[in-house]
Amino acid sequence: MRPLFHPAPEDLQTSAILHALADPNRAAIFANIMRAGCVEACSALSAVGDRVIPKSSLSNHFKVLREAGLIRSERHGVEMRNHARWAEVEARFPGLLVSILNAYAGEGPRMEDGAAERPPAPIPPDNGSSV
Amino acid sequence: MRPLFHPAPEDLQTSAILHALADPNRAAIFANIMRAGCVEACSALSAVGDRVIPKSSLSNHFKVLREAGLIRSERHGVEMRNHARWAEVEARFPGLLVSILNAYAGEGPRMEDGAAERPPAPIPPDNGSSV
DNA sequence: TTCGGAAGTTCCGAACTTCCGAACTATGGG
DNA sequence: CCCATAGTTCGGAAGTTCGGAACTTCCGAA
Repeated sequence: MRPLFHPAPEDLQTSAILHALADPNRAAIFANIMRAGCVEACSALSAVGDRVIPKSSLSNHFKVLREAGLIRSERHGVEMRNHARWAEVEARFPGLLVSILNAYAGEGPRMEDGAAERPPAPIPPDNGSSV
Repeated sequence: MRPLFHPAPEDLQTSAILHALADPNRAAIFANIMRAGCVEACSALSAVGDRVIPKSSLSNHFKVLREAGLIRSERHGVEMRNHARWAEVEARFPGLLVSILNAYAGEGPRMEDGAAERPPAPIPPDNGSSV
């Protein structure tokens, strides 16, 4: 399998980040990873609300998040460990992630009516997800 | 021509806003409207950098921005007057627009290498663009 | 070592979206 | 009325996304 590509912090692009987070499924996945700081296994997130996301779509969602620079994924045995690259993105685009996640959290049960059933996470954890 | 559709403030959706602004051309158009508060004529914005955007594409970009609730368009004679709906969006999603525009402005001459040739507008004008 | 299962990726066709030229529709002026 | 101007709609080509089936990789058990 091709080694995973992660953009350098200075290569982060606003348009890629917005595009990645413009999909409610991906935003929900990312919000989960932010909340947890690190999530093991893509399949841990294979449902948004009550809708099951097929493996291939999930794999693609993770790829989009990864290539936008929002998460860092590393193989750990048979599964994937995904970290939010919160600190790096925040350093380059201050306030961007917080306001986007807040916007989704504050928008009511609309986000594919599933991502708002769990408690909103307005302020992300500041655990050092950088590196 | 069909009367123009504008979503109500409570119908604004984060995903639609992010999708609208994920396109660098549209983001540049929107940044211009924000900077000016109000822009007359779509064709006033028909070039981003040195690239000319065809009329039909422009019309579509304006439609996407309008239907995301980012701008309000009204016919004024033969041309269109476009206002940023800054106050309404800000009221519902505080900080969102500012951090997105800041992200683009701070990203260097990359945004289709044209939108950064003019001075960045980190903080939007607070002229009452609501209504 | 070999088998089997679990986790992800790749492939590829169907469905959807975006782009842009050409034709069309409003609006105002002469 | 006719023309010019400013935008919109149509429609086809090109590109993107979605998801099922098949494939790869890794690990534990026999």
